[in-house]
Amino acid sequence: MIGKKKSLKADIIIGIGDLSKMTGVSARQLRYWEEKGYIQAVSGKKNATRKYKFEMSFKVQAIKRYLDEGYTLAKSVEQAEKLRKKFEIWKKFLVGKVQEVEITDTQHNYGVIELGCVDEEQKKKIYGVVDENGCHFELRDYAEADN
DNA sequence: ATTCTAACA
DNA sequence: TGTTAGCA
Repeated sequence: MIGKKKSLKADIIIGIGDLSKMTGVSARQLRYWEEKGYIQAVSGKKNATRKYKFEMSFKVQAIKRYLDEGYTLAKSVEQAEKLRKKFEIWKKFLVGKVQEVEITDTQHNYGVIELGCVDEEQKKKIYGVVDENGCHFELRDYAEADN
């Protein structure tokens, strides 16, 4: 195990003041949320100044979003966690199944997403098409060397 | 200057 | 939850 660089994310560390400013959640709330176990600071020494991973700001923002929609704090945390899990599933699907994305219109961000074979025998692939009409699926024949 | 805990008009 | 006070 020499090169164990699983992630290329820089581990940015921020203080409670910065986290508060960038999320709009008060420091009082952040401390309370941590006390309740909803968020966590890195290496939680009991009496040191709190340090948070930058990624925590996304969770805080998500919780605040649901809070602003009228959910209770507990429910907001629940929803934020559910959102995170759904995103993980989306990520797995995208990384696992999307083979290529062809840009068809730079001006309007239209394109075609190659989602792979539906049937190996019939040489058909399914595509996700984004165009002026919105988006839809298409089943197309494909050549062995199409590029 | 900033963050900490604890407590409360 | 905000907002203090008194510390580090």
